[in-house]
Amino acid sequence: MNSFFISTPIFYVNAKPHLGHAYTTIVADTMARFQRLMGKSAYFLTGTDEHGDKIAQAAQKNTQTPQAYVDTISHLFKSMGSQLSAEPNRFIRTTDKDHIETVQGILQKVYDSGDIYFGEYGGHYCYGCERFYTEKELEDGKCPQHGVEPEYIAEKNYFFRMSKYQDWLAEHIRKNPDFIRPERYRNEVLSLLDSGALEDLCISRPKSRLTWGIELPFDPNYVCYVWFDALINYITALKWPEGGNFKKYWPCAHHLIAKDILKPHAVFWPTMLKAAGIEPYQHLNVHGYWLVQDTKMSKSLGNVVEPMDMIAKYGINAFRYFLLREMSFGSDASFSQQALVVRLNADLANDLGNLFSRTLSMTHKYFNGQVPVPDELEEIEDAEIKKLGQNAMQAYQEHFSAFRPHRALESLWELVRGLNKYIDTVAPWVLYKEGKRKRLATVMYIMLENMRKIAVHLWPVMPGSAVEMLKQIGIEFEMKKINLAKELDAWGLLDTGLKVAQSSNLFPRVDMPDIEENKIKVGKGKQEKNKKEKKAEAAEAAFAEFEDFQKLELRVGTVIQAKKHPDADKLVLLKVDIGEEEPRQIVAGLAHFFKPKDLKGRQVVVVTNLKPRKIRKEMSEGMVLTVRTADGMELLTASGEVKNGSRVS
RNA sequence: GGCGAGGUAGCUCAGAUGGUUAGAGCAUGCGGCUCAUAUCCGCAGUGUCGGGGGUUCAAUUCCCUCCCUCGCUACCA
Repeated sequence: MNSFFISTPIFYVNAKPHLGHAYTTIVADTMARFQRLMGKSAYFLTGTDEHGDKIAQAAQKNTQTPQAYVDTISHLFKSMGSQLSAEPNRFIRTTDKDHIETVQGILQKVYDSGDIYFGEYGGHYCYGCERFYTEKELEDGKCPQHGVEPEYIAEKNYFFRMSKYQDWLAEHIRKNPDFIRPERYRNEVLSLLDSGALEDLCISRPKSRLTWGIELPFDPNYVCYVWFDALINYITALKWPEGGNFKKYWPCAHHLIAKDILKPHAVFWPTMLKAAGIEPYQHLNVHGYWLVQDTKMSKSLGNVVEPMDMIAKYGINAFRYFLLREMSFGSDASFSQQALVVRLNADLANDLGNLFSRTLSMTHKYFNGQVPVPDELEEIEDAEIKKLGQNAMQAYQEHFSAFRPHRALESLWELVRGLNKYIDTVAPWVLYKEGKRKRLATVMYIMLENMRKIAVHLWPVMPGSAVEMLKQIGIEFEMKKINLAKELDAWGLLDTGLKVAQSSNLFPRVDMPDIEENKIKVGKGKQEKNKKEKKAEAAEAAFAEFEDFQKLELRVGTVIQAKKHPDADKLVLLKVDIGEEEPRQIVAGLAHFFKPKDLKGRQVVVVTNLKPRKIRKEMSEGMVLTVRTADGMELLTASGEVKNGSRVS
């Protein structure tokens, strides 16, 4: 397979770019560059996702038209890319004409094949927000934006028959162990599928509610749901169905995402492709979050890391290196300027930068600044360093191919350190004093040739630094001339006689940011305190105030009807008379312990002012108090018969 | 409640299909070199490999159980 397609998600333009976007973009760019150096043709796609409710709202808030609003934010993302030295083949926008056409093409195709149907959809709809909320999104049963209780409304919509592909997808994931990686995310998706909970996907929004979207080709009264629209960007860019790039790149596609959008990419997207008669992508690569002081970045905590500030302060090359080296791909990692400075000083300045500095300096001292002509590599340490280099480069390439950039860099640094050790072992300054010129020439050539190898390997990670490194050993970077795969066995690609730089200061050391350090120290102290405080608070919270207790309304009632929940084996449906005109319906998880007929007629204690809630499609207007025992369950009741509705106090 | 991931040196992490002294980097201490960005190299460590139990000649690695963290999820309410 000689083609490689890599995508970032298209970023949702409801907020400006942050560190997470920067990381994803850098990983994707690095992978594309790496594959190109491996001799493949690579296509790197990124862009912005611009439709949907949230965008329309954000625009309104800004008193802008949606188009003007998305133009502004999209531009921020695009310019972030160039500041990150990311060079995508295309920056796609879901408002691009060809994308709209492609989405409509897919919709029509799936519609024609019968996998889109018209049905009814009910949900909690907030008129203020003009959108549906899931129960989870609601706060105290109210819209988090407006604090208003949403109305339960039902409306007609189009649905994608996603559930139909549940088994196919599960099987596909099982058959292809690295379809989703790292493995933990694969497991997550499998458990989701195995739970059998995959429902059909509502893919339309009526224009009466939302117009900011792509119109359905088969019904002008509706626009397309934003995810269904967005995911298709990956094939729009390749000119599905007939484009040459689609044929060239499609089956070998890698998607790169952060863990928060696993479900759309691991479930919606493959099933959409399947329904449209398109082969699934090859890999979904999932990375974690950047944390700051062990918590998620958020504006309210004021711990948001601005990527542009970091670039201004430390340079894009060090920034890219740090992000790729520090985060164990797939896991969360924590970002701090301390950690960045440690990496910058230790790995880049001391190990790598100093390696260049000392070698170039010696080349000047001993050989007038020219790459000397080597003799045979006859000494044992020559063979050792060569072998070390081969192993390091091979591991580097393998790790990169498997999306483990942190491991790749770790491996390459074995060569960097190995070379520093090699110098100390062979001590060119001694050879010089002893007048062993031939040996000295060989040693210096070994150093310079290995430094060339390191530089070309680092180009995907630090393009600017790599070009500079090569320049310092007299080479102009030309991508066509480099093939990493061939570097493993090749030796002597560095021309002799090249003029090298007199000195080198690739990565100047940086002082540990004092203020920041103190802040972090204070922060850490605070955090520890916070933990203690939290514990104390928790202990305190264990005491409920009397007012808290008073908030609960506990009443005694009699079960006048009990039956099993028709659609759940753990639940029973009760009608309980608590002295009100109508008995309350209560759903309770009692089925494993009580038969309905045993419940009928019993007096129970009920929490009567709990917020009513739907459980398994049945309304529950209270909670029956019970006691779990070792092998069963007992109902709470009064010690003698009391009038229904009596309050417990 | 269920499922999954994780709990390994002060810190960040690697690793072992069970087997001689459990690893790397950073930080710490000591020594060496002088070509170099006060850099580099060597040596030294420290770890009951989350707790308890079991299988085994042998477990940190397998099994059981418990605790903690994180994620997903539910017929918790």
